[in-house]
Amino acid sequence: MKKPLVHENPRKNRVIKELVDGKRFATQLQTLLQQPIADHGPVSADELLLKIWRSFSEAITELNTWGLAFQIEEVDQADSGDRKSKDSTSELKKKKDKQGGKDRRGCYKRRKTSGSWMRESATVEDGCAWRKYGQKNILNSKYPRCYFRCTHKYDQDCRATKQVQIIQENPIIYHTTYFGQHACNSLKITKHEMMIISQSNHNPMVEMESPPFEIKPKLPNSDAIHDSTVKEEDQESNKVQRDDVSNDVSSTMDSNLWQNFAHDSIMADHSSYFERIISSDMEDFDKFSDFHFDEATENL
DNA sequence: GCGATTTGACCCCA
DNA sequence: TGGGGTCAAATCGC
Repeated sequence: MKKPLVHENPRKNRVIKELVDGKRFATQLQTLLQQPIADHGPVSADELLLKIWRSFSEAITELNTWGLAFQIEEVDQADSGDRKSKDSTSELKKKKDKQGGKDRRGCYKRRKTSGSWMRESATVEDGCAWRKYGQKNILNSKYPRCYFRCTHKYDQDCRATKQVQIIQENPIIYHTTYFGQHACNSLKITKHEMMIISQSNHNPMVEMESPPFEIKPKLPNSDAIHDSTVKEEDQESNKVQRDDVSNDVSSTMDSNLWQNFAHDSIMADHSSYFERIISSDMEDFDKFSDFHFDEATENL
């Protein structure tokens, strides 16, 4: 089977470019670190690290989007047969409702871990508008897992979802797993905010931020126990944050989360954080097993 | 009234 | 077979 030329796919070119850039920045960083600090030029190690982060995250995001496109294509093909599938759009939802009275709840294809990426931080806030659609107690886990989908799932056919679970208390750490790529415009972050993020010295692992939702253990009469005052305050404060972010629509970050990753990682543990994300995303490379980087980079 | 959250039901798949 | 992901009716809050 004839291998397609690299130049035929702009998305592939973009991935290659980001990876090549990342490699170049990593080489620069290596050179920089081998020199005495006094000999360091105008570019700092932190800046280079941020650039490396950006390049790899952009590449990962691109691959995720790409992988999702493959998945959608596969599902579409499956739908042409008698395979059951979920419908995301309201149009299809209405169509589904007309098909007999049988309850279709729980009728879905279990997602694969590939195409996902993880984040561990003291905050669950990521600038996106999420809507909680479920919560489950997980076996051998002290805390329940919360399920979120993008608020714009139906109006903009955005398939991004995330799962949030507390993995540690004191300090509280949320483990967030993201699935799919935002197809909506829910994330708005300004360049100014980016500068603040990248230049910030405060540690998010120390700064405790109230979540925009409440992870509560499933207890009998939990409604009676529930402190609504606290929740409302949390919701209000988070509403303000979201409003602040969404007020400026001049700069839309479509391929987004790298800022959060870079921010958290620089403030926390660089290498382990990178490994965590890469370990989940490397599975995507299986889809591109026929991809030859040496051959591709020669064509750049 | 509308959007968000809660929670039991449902079913896929490891 | 049962854990886990999603749906959707009921409920809540503004």
